[in-house]
Amino acid sequence: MVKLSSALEKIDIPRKTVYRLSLYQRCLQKLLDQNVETVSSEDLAKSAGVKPTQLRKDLGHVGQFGTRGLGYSVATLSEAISGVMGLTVLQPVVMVGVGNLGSALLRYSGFRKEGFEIIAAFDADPSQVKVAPDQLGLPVYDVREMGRYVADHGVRMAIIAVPESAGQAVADVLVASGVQAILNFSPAVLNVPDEVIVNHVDLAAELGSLSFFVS
Amino acid sequence: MVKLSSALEKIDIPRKTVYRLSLYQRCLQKLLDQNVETVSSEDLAKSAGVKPTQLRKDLGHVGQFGTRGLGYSVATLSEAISGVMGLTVLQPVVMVGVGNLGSALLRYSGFRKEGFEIIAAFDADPSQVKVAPDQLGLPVYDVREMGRYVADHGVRMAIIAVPESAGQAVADVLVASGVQAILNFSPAVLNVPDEVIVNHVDLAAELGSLSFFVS
DNA sequence: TAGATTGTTAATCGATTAACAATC
DNA sequence: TAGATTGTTAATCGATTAACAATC
Repeated sequence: MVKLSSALEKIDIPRKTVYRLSLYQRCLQKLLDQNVETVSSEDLAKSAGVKPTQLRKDLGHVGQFGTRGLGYSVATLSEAISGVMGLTVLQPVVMVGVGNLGSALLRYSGFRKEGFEIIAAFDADPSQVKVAPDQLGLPVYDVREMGRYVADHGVRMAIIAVPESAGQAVADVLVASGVQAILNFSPAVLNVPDEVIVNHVDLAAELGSLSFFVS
Repeated sequence: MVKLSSALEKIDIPRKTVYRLSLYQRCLQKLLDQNVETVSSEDLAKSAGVKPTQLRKDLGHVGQFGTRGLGYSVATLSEAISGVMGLTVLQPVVMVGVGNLGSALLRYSGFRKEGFEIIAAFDADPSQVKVAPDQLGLPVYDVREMGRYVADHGVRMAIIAVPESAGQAVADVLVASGVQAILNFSPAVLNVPDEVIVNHVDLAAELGSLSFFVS
């Protein structure tokens, strides 16, 4: 019997566990493609780069999906994680900032594979965007239209790839228009209400901190 | 009196502290540009997006730089952090993979500002690279030349932006050639010796994990 | 049944925060 | 001296790991 935490009851799962769940999900997808039917916590953990005991603890936050002595059904576990993560429906996302990084991310196929569709992009100066619209495969609007667009389309997730100076203002508009989760590639520290989640990917700091460990 | 841990004695600082030190360093740089001479832990912490008490704890791992009642000298603290982080010399870095993401990162100015210089790029098929060499400002070599180049030039840091299938093989060559720290943008989980440090930026997982928090 | 592997509790480890004495 | 702010210890919190009973 599979026990699933009800979608209605507010489940709180540690942020790090949530992050790893999406790693597990990707590994399971690969196993599905290879027609593997069953996997043990040991094997799945290894392919995700974690300890088996951590994997089992993580899954414990979500429910019970395994069979003792056998392991996990790849299909069942994958569906369960997708369900909890809200990955069962294609999630619309907007991209803000279409410079170097923004346009590279627009062409990155990994997001779509994960179940996301970037439906529109915004820039402070769309006429300056160097990549042809048909190359990007979506329209680039003036950032002044962003608030309305996001509200009208019920968009709840956004990716920010603007210069530091513009980060906070962009975030303010997104939040005011209903965005609940932001992936922030700008160096700006974003101040948002508690109920809004920000994942900050600080490229310069990631590289900078590596320097400590060399030589 | 400023006390600095000797460069010879092996200091071990938690990885998260090291990461935040590079945030502080960037904030201090901005203060320097504004000719601010002194800053309190409260103000510096706020601009880095952490609690003052955490900032002071982090600095405590490195030495004593403040003046009670007054705060920190921006110049002194900045130099101290640069010293500990090894940011006083321009650090040469190689980029592996010049696709969408790789070429965007090559044009990203944030790395250079932080004290890094990307001195060469490698790709499995340099003839396929879409961006003109003079636009990138550096040569793109065949990946088969990577090992020799890295060893010859004493390169100790690398950025990996290749497809998942190539990630591990690339890492193996880098490590064998003397690379000690890797910033990995490929989805691959890299197996490297303990003395090599990997920062993994998993774009799809960052976005994927946000999905849990919406609606 | 015997072997394998989960689910979960307890123990450990590390990181964050609060509090405050030291001291400019 | 009085006010401010650091440096550091102790308390709290959360996350990881080990261990093992439950059970297929």
